[in-house]
Amino acid sequence: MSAVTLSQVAREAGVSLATASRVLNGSDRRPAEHIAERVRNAAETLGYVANAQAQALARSTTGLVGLVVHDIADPYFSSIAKGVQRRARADRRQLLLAATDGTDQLDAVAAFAAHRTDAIIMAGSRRREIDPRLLAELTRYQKNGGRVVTIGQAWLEGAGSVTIDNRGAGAGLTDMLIRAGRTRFAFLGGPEELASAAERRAGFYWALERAGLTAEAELTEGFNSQGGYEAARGLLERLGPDAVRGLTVVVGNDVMALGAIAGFRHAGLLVPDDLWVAGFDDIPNLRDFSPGLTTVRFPLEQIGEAAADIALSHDEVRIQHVVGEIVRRESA
Amino acid sequence: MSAVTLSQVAREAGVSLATASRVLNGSDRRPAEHIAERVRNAAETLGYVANAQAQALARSTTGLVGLVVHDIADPYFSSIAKGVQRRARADRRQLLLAATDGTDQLDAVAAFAAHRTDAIIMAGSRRREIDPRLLAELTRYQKNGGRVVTIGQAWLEGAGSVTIDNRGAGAGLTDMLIRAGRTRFAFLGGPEELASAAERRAGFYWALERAGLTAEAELTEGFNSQGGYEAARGLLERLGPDAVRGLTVVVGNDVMALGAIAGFRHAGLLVPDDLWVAGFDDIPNLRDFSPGLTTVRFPLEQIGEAAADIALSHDEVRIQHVVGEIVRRESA
DNA sequence: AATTTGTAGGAAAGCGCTTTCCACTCTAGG
DNA sequence: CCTAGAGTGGAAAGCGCTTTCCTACAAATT
Repeated sequence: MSAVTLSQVAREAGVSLATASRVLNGSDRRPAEHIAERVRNAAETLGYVANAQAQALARSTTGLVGLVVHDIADPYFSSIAKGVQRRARADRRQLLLAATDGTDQLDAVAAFAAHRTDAIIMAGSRRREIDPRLLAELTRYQKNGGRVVTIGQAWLEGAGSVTIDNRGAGAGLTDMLIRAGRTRFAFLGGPEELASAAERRAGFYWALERAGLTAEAELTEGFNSQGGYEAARGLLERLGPDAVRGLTVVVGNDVMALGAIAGFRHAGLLVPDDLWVAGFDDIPNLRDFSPGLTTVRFPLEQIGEAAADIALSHDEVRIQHVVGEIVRRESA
Repeated sequence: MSAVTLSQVAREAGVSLATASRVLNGSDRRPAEHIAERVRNAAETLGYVANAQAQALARSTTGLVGLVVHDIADPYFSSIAKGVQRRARADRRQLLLAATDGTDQLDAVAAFAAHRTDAIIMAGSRRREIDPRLLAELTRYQKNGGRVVTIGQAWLEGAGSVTIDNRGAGAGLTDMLIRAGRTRFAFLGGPEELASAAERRAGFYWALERAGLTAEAELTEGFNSQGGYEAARGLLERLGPDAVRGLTVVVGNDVMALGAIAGFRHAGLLVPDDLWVAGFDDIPNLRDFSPGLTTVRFPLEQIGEAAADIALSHDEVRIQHVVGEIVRRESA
């Protein structure tokens, strides 16, 4: 990547580097109009494109925002990413994206730190026990003036956060189902290391217990469509089709719930006729599904925007709490 | 963002800047082991994190790859993004993401050029008539040594490309449906400015014509779920429910097709009992849908990977062609 | 007319690295 | 024993900008 430099522009315009910089790349000092125009013309003719790397070095700020997600193809994360992106663009920031599959968050954060992103947004639900090296890396990053925002839980000291009321959602959803007269429950969840998975599950059990009920089964699989499918098949295998009939199955998230419904369907069980299923998140593509999935809505894009907003604001670090809203559809 | 610098590390280790650089940031010259270790220890103690901006400036290469999409929350694009990301990470490149809503691709490209990304991948289907300023910007970018890869069609001179056989897919799918005995067709498409939308439509008509058939209706709406829904309602309004019954509706892409099916369902028409519907892409969340959507599969993640591969390879610019594979499910 | 202000553009230092030379030591060959 | 050659670490010149001073000059003040 070679390109026209600012000093070439300055020479062409017959002015100094300083003046050219002031004209082209924003400064509180505005050179006289007839000079400014000469510079602008020169830049135009030569096809000048400012070098953001050099600017970053000189200004010691990059205008970059880093976003760490598990899986960008998962609608949960891509919706958040959309929100983050929108907010970032409003501030003319660029988005550095890392999809980690949950494993190498550390690498991603290190790379972002190296690129001196102004902020890092961690959207992946944290694992139950956070990798101490991750923690150290992020802490160092913060010490150097970087801002970090976590989505889901506020698990990092000094970081901003958009916290999601997973426990309340689990409890609220379950409660609603109980009040709807359901008594026989099962839970299909994601890996316990994922805090969000664990919290939704905890809320589920809390509501059940309060009502004096117990779950007839619980299965844990991957937090994705495939996992939901397998969990459904596993449930059928464990309890048998007859016991599954009449059950209300709460599933850790929508993607998984959709997979589960498919699993039940392939086994000949229909939702909601044979059993009820409910999920979490209200991912955008839900509206096309039939049966409509009963779920707890979290405004994903807005959550992304809020996270970016905290990341980019110059005020104190904020923590914003998001409570889900139960959306009742046909599936339950 | 302030942080420990290389010269601090060098001083701490009692060596020169040059040596410290050679030890820490990869060079063909490897200083003696006992020196190297001193440097590594110093870096460790001080918590050194290389400044990628400064490295980029000195090396005149950034290790950044830019990806431009319309809408990152659309499974089509997020799947591609996933592939690109995976390939980029394998090369330890970072991904700069821009979601443009199709409007300000120019801004995105300019920003990428400013950040001196090593390559730019344009995943948004190009508009029918390309903005000449976009063309100019990309051409300049290429002239400066940047590599660009387009996904969909090869619409830029000198750029690599992963071309998608949209026309063939449209024709092949329609052909298959005709051979299945269907005779009454309609087309629900996306905006004609989108090349992929236009090409799929062209393929559809070509196959129809060859069979001596004509379409009973065609509607154009947004290339998303909402658009599909509205197109379906529009079709019903235009032809009336009775005429829609027995129709085979080919829809511009899966997302839109899903929306259309929902639209028909809300009007009391069931797929495939009342009418058939088919789409394009085979987006990942399709497997959970019922009825299973008949579609033309394009391996989205692989397309993303291939694009990144072309972008990062040092060989000549490649153009890779992808042909869809018809996937027949219940919906048609 | 003499002085102070205010404003303009320019010189140059510096941001944190990489890399080219350069001076030097050590080994091997004559 | 001397010298060419191979390899080492270090000095310093950039990479392309921003920004702090500095100087020059015009306008405003007495």
